[in-house]
Amino acid sequence: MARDTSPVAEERLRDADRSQNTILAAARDEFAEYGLGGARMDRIAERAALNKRLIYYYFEDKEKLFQAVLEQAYRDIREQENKLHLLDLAPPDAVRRLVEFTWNYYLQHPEFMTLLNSANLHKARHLAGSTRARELNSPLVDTLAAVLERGRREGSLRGGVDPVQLYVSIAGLAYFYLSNAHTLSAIFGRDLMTPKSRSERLSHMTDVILGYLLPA
Amino acid sequence: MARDTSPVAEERLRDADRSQNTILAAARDEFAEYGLGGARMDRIAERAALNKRLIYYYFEDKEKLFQAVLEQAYRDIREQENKLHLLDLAPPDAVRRLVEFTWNYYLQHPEFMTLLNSANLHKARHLAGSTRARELNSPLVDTLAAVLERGRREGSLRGGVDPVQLYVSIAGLAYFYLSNAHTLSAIFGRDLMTPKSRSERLSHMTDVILGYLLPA
Amino acid sequence: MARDTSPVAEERLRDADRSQNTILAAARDEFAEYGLGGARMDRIAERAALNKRLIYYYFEDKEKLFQAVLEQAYRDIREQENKLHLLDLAPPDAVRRLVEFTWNYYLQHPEFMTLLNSANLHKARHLAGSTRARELNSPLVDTLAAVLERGRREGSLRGGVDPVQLYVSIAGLAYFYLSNAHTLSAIFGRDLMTPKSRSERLSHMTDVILGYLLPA
Amino acid sequence: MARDTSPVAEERLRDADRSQNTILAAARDEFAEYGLGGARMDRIAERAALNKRLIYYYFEDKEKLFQAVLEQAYRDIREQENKLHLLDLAPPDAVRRLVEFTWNYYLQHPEFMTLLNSANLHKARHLAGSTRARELNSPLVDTLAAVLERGRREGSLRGGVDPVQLYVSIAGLAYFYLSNAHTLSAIFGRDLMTPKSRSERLSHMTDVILGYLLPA
DNA sequence: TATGAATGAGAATTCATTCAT
DNA sequence: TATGAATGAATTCTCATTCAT
Repeated sequence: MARDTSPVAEERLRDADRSQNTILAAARDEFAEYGLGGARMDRIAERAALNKRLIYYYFEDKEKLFQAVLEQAYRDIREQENKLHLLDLAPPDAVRRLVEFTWNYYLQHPEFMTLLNSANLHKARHLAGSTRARELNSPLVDTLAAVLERGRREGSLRGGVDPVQLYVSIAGLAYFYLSNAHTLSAIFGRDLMTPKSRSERLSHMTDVILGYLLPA
Repeated sequence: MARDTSPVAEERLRDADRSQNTILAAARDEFAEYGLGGARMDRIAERAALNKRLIYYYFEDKEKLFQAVLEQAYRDIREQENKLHLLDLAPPDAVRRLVEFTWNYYLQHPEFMTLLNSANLHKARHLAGSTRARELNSPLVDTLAAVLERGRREGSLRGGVDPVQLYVSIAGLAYFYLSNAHTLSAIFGRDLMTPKSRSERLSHMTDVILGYLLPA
Repeated sequence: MARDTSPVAEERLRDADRSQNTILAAARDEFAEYGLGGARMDRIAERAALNKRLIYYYFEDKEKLFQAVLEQAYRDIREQENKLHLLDLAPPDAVRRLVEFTWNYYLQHPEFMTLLNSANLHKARHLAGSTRARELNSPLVDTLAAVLERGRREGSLRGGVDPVQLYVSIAGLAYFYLSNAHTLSAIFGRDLMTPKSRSERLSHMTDVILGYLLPA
Repeated sequence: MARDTSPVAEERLRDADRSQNTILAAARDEFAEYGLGGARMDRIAERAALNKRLIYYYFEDKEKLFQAVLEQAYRDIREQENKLHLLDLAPPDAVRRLVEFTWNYYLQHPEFMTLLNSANLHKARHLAGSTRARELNSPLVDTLAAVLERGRREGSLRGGVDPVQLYVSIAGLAYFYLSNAHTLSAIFGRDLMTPKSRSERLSHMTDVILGYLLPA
């Protein structure tokens, strides 16, 4: 049957889309707050102010909904990364911008970390089923590779650095601190989430990465 | 009731201890595999080959059992850390040893990362109720502080480094890679857990930390 | 509204008829496969490649749809029975033809048996509501009565046989074997649906009925 | 762990057994009344006056419960069949007794027919998983074979009769009438379940089978 | 100390049916 | 006539927890 594109049909389509997006956002918040296991379909429906049945209508089951949320999360971060234009900057500045971006993204999107945790608890099988996940990442690693190569040629950055390793390291420096802020605050007996603490962490991270990358 | 110290009673006590430890180990494995939300009391009893009711007898409920597991995990890692004797080494070597230890500990105790994730998902309230958690950490940070201070004095390490930040950074470099190995492998399209990959990661981590710490 | 008989309206009517028949056929298959309780309105719509709402438009609800399917099934078998022309044959041949027809009809219309089962599970209330059901049967029983009477008079068939009982017996001999073929095959450890088995069954059935009916 | 056989433990075991049997009986009635698809776990628990959870504790899920009910039904009928002692009778009398027994058993155990219908609707997969089903049947068919053989030798019964076919025929004559009594009563416009009707049916069945089997 | 039986509160999922257009 | 979106009421099944001994 041909897709009806009359104005009326379009509005219905838009409603359908809107509903799906509402569900997706509600699910993202719920999964972020409680993890995959702790999330409740009832609460997601409530958050979305939509009938629970509709979730199943659009997303089949909890697992598939989680996968959809995860894919959306990746799409979101990739979209932001694509706005960085790292190649417009001098290599050391590009790295600094990437560190800052990573830190700020995690800070503003704590749900991303929780989703990642849940996904890994389940051995990333939600990505395995998703063909899009891989494509979504490569751009930044490629860009980073170009930045590193240019820095090496110019002498502004040390050579022999694997962009994947570097990317993982930058992420790890931010992620561990933020993801485990509660535990670490308890253990070290100091609140790691005060503005001052957070600013210090960003400085430290930048120091570590650039301390490593800048030539002696 | 006065504590009975007859041989028979003692043996019974030893049985009790053994049961508790069996439960704790079973629970640790279960929580590690499924997270706090996904863990099943039934399965824990099955893993322990003990009656479910006994778990409640010793640990009251699932939350308290998780807390007990968490505390045990901290005790275990602290015990290992205490064997490091970082002060016997030259500061750069002490740092290198700490990096290696951290990496290997996470590698051999993947359950530690999962437990940490669960704890943080629940905002570390399992630590808040535990008086022992804080004490359990300080030793290493204090030791690291001493190492850094000595390195600064000797000129073998840069000055102005916060030992807490450094500790968190070392942990983060290992943790993010290992905890998210599944997702990252999927995203980058390469298996990050082959022996070669793992060895490269440890080299990279050491390079980053020492590249940052060694004076220019 | 007066019945519109313009060509356009007629075509629409034919469409409507076609849709109803499509739904009826889809529903028959679904009910046959899963029974009344197990049938799914969704699947019926899918089988019919028509919108689910349309089913309700034409048939009101699931129960009424089932009743419609049942009535159609009776109409179908009666239509076939009416082609038998049993009165054109010698009484023993007429009986033999009826046995063969019954066997073949059930064999070719297994859905008829499942529908009958469902109907009886629900105490035939779907027939109670149907005024047409009774009329639909009588012809054959009347014919059979005539055949028996003529056979008795001619001496070719034993007398004193109730045509209803005979009709039920012929049906029962075929029905039980075919309807329970799965269970019986499992129980007796031999496949009752091979061509050979089926042919043997028809012979046996004929032997039983004619062995009973033919005068000593 | 060794099975505790102290009186106390035995009582507990007996309680467990009693609960299972109560559930089984409740489930049998429910499945008989509504079929597998229409049966409700809630209602079964209510009928058994036991907690719904307990059904799952003992029988895992609805399907397995149905299978257990089915096996029990077979055990029950086989137990009765074993009391027939057909070999103590003259062959024609043995056959007559079998016809009467079959008729009366179905009459008194209408649930057996409904269970059989459900099982066949699901293509007997509940039997496929049951190793015991086949064994449970053979005795009677073997006995019937012996009866037929003796009758042939004595000249009291015709030869060349397959005992499986005969067994199926006897069952079919009773089953179709009783299982479809509602529909048939509606169709023929006469109540087939009055005492008189039932008695006539048994006579007819016996006439058919013996009319077929007795030598000319 | 140890255990099998039992339970109530929920949780995911299903289903027939209706709405709005 | 036809349809995609939406819903409320079940329904199966799960889970931490308690009982009784």
